[in-house]
Amino acid sequence: MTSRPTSFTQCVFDVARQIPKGATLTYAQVAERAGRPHAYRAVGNILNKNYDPTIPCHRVVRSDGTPGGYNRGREQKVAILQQEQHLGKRDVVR
DNA sequence: TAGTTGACCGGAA
DNA sequence: ATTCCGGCCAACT
Repeated sequence: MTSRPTSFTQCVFDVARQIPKGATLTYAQVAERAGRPHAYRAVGNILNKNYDPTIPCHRVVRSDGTPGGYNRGREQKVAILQQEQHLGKRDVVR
């Protein structure tokens, strides 16, 4: 396929989907896993337009630790993050 | 085809 | 501390 749906984009989604709950990766980390450690810019653009409800893209944050952006709203993103972290904590033990 | 945009990053003023 | 600039990559117009 000369014009595949950009495997990089697919990889980004795949990576995001593999992120365990409570874990937060930076755009740079996701880009690195996707095969383009320098495409952190593209990662943001891809997730921005191709947001999927099946993909926990809310686990992707900026290097500063700031949530960044979210199609649903940064509040929701932070809330989910805290919720998942909290849940993951009790899921590890207990 | 070329130019602009964007949920970024890092450094400099 | 905040604001601005340049660089990087993919998608959109």
